[in-house]
Amino acid sequence: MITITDVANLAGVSKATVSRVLNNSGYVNEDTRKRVEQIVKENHYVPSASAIKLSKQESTAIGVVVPEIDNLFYGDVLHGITEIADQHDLSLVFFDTQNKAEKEVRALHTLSQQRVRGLILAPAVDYSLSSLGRELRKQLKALDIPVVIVDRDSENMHWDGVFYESYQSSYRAAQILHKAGHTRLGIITGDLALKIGRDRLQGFRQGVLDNGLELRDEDIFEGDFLEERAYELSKKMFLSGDWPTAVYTCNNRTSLGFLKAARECKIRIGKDIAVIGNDRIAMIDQLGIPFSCVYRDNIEMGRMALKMLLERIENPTRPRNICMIPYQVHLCGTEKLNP
Amino acid sequence: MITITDVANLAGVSKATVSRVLNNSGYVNEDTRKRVEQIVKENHYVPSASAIKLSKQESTAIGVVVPEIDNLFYGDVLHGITEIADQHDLSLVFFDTQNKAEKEVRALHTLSQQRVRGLILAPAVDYSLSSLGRELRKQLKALDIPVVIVDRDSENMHWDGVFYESYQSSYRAAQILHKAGHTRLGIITGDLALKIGRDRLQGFRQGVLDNGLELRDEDIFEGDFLEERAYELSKKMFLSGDWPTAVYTCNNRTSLGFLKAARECKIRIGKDIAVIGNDRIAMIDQLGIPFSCVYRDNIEMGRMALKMLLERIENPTRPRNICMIPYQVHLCGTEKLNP
DNA sequence: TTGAAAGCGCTAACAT
DNA sequence: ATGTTAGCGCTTTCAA
Repeated sequence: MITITDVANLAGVSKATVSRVLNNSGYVNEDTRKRVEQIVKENHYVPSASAIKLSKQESTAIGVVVPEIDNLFYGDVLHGITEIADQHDLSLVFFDTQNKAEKEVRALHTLSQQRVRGLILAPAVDYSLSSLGRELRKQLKALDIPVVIVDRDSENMHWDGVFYESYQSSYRAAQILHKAGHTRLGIITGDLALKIGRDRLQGFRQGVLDNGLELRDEDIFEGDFLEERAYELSKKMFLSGDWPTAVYTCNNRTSLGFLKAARECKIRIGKDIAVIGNDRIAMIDQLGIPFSCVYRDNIEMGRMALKMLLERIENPTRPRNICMIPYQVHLCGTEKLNP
Repeated sequence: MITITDVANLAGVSKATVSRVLNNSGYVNEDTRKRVEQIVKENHYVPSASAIKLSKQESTAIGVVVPEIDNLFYGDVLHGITEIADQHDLSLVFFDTQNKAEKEVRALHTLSQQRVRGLILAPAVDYSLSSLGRELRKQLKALDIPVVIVDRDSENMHWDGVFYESYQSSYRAAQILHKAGHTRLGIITGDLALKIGRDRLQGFRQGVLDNGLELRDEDIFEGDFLEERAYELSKKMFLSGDWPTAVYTCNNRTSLGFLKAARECKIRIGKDIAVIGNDRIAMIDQLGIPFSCVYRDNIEMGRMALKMLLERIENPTRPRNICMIPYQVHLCGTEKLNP
């Protein structure tokens, strides 16, 4: 691998001069510049990022940690992040924690070795509930770099963040169902060990109440944001023979589990039961399933996150900054919400 | 940021000793070790990856370049890669080229600066067709690091690769349709500027022929692997009033476009027309759409890719290694393939 | 306009 | 068992 010294020797100048050419800094004679550039090109010389980082004491990499990249939501977010990273010539060091706190610990540790400029993190666990969560919070604090939390908030966080209006959107979902004439509503919740899960339940519950309805205990199914459990719960619900006329599913995987169970039980969506979800489902429109939802722009979330991180890097002392991505509503024909 | 020198001073030993403790190398007195470890812990000291890389002249990072991370397929692949990376304590430097060759150029350049240990690459363009493709091939060769190509092959590639049995699976798709009693088959192709696109068309065509059928020119719709175009083509097909009894869609996005058009034209899948796709679609099972397909295990593809890369790094001179991920068949009731 | 030299944080050979 | 030293590839004063 060719180094700056090699280039300097080949060009018959000093390393310092080559460095000046490379960085467009300081004075350098036009002829010398040409010569050096020539050598660089001919030999495919590319400076080492490590050496630069070590010497300049600053990095050009950003850490990105997500809980499950094989969820389209995070794919979208990563897309958004990539767009902005590209504009600013930043490289991304990527981690997938697979929803495991221990993996998040390792990821943070590795990132700390890498001396990344900043970090975008979608936590695997709630930072205020489990002891491991609290450990993680400490570790993150110790990292002492700019951080933006995305998607999953916890209580008492002091980092910047980009979140979804979970409470509001869920509230809205209840309202929509009420407007469509439903009186008995149900919910398959997300993981209540995550703030985002609790918010959605609470928002929905409040929405139900504020519309003069009641949310019965037996119509609250406690899920975990995963398809498998949502499927089981839905199946149980259908088999019980007694269910709400409309349910609210708290995320895309939950919606999938619900739809699968409905299909297996020969329950017709939009006829026998109505459903409104949180998050769109990729192909729902193509298939004409009467699936309404409140959702967000995931790619935009990614863009926002990195922009916010860059602002924080720019100005480390500014007050905490939170961005709530507004929800949008996708109604698949109001009539369809009436069983 | 605390450095090894600080730790050494605090512990009252030399940098070398600290280094020995850190790396478990050479002799070091038990007491000294304890003391150093204590200081390290207390001060949250984490060695700089850059400095280590520079000094050891070896990197622990792998580059990953995909064309569109907001396609679940690549999300899955990345998941697989992550699994293995984790086992080997490798970190990933990630790039999304958004299917643009120019972005791929930049990605390769950045990776070259990073001195990554190896590279897993799903190319945005065919490396043997366009001039930019040929440029990229040169650039990749100049990188001179272990490379594994995933998903998209080109002619005359000499790097290791993990691919899908595109030809075979498409051949099989034709066979399945024939067995189900169809006599007039159609195809919405992928991007024929990509080898993978051509392979699928050719495999299907051969399958059609070998089963004693004919693939009419007007039943070949030239798509580009994207939903939009597939939608337009399908719509055109349906509006023409004259179409095959069964079509083969070459990837997941194409399937989506097709299904959307079918729905809009009130065409009943499995009744008015049968469809067999390449790639599964995430929620197709949940919804009970009679959508058969040939598909692959994407996560396994990711795992394989990184394993292969590690083997190549281990043994740089071994002959070129290609792994073809076998296809699997998902039949959604044979009867459903009969319109 | 250019070069010499020190230094970034760490490792590894060589002394002791 | 531990310290000294040189060097990894680059940047950046400071001189010339």
